[in-house]
Amino acid sequence: MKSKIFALVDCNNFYASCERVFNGKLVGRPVAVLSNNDGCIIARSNEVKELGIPMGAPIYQWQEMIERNNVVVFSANFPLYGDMSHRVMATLAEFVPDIEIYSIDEAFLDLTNLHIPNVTEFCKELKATVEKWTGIPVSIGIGSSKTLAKAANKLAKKKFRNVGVFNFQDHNNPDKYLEMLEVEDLWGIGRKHAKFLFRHNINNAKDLKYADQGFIRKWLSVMGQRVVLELNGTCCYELEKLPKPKKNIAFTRSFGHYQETYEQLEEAVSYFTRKIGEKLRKEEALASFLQIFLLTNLHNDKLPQYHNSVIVRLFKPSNNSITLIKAAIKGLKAIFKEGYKYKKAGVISLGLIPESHKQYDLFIDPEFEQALQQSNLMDTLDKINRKVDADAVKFAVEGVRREWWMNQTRKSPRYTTSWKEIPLIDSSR
DNA sequence: TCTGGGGTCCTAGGACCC
DNA sequence: TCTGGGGTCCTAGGACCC
Repeated sequence: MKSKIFALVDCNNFYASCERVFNGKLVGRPVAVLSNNDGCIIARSNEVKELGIPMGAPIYQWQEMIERNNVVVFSANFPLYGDMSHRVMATLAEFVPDIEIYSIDEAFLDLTNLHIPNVTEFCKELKATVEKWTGIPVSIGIGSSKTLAKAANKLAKKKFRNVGVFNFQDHNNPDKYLEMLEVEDLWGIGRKHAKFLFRHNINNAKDLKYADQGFIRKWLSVMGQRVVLELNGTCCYELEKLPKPKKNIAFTRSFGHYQETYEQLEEAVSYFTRKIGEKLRKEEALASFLQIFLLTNLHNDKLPQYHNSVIVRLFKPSNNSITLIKAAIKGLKAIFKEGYKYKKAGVISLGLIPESHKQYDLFIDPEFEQALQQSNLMDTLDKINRKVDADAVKFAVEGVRREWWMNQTRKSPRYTTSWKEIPLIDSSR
């Protein structure tokens, strides 16, 4: 069988790069992006990485370092990042039909059937084009399995940054390069398994490639065994052009301040649930169950702790915000307890089924008329909120003051997704 | 004071059934 | 001493991903 050619395109420091596209002054300066609620650092420019600030670090622990080095810090701006992601993916799709959008900042390409004379050169050009068209720098790794493409991408970033493209297939002795990667750098090997492998003297990707498969299977399950197979060039994962239907859809948030009253939590949970409804309708799915949970601050052991969750079964699978909010409030009432400082809550929709499976019976179901009217209402709500503003029309039960809302003090404008925040060019100078 | 959010898959073990 | 055995389904928890 002919060997496959997979490429993995990964945006460099994606969120930080997005901020730079619209603010030229940031080029060459250290840039960091925070999680929701301004808690942790979730994206870092190379300059920030070089300062030794780790991924996921709570910002308050690094405040001094940040000030001393003039790190420019942003609150997360997901509408902006989502739109920039879309532009990058659209650019890739112009040149490669077989594309799998793997995450907000990564795509797998299957180049096997394109019959490109020089794959590495093609990828270098692709990289240059994406940067030119979108302003986002990317790295590309190429290999005969997805795991090898991922590993090649890691090498492109770590060892060959000046080129930004690495192709295992250019080298007669790929093991020499696998040896440069620690097992934890591999796709599918996390911290726990890396520690385990280390104890058994399997330290780098080459060691794992030649490890005993039975042993790996026993201790790391089939997932670990697949990593070994893929390192040896046996494909266990094909390109998935169409996204798989989702099994869960969640909306959870930490609060900007502790919330103690039932009313506040009801507002927050109602808001979360409306968002779930919107996501479900976009996915064209219906939820069978809703899970609602509440948490106090797990990091503060001086406060009394309480966490609980409940699953509410819906009378019928639904994506109607009104139905969902009623169910979520029922769940919240079941688990809310007075006397705690709540830090986080969330709603998760479970047991998703495709909307097309929903069966109405025109002659028997008396709820049909009402259900149809409500689904038209939801369509209208979605249209308005897409066009005007994400929260233009909402439900009264969500409240207006939003005292639970997260902290976001350093947000950049939604340059590309909000008319009010579009960049202005001063042509008078 | 301050610590993200949204997912997937696999496995072990219990419940249940015949 | 010996206490049936095998199959399926479900769930919680763990590990991983970005």
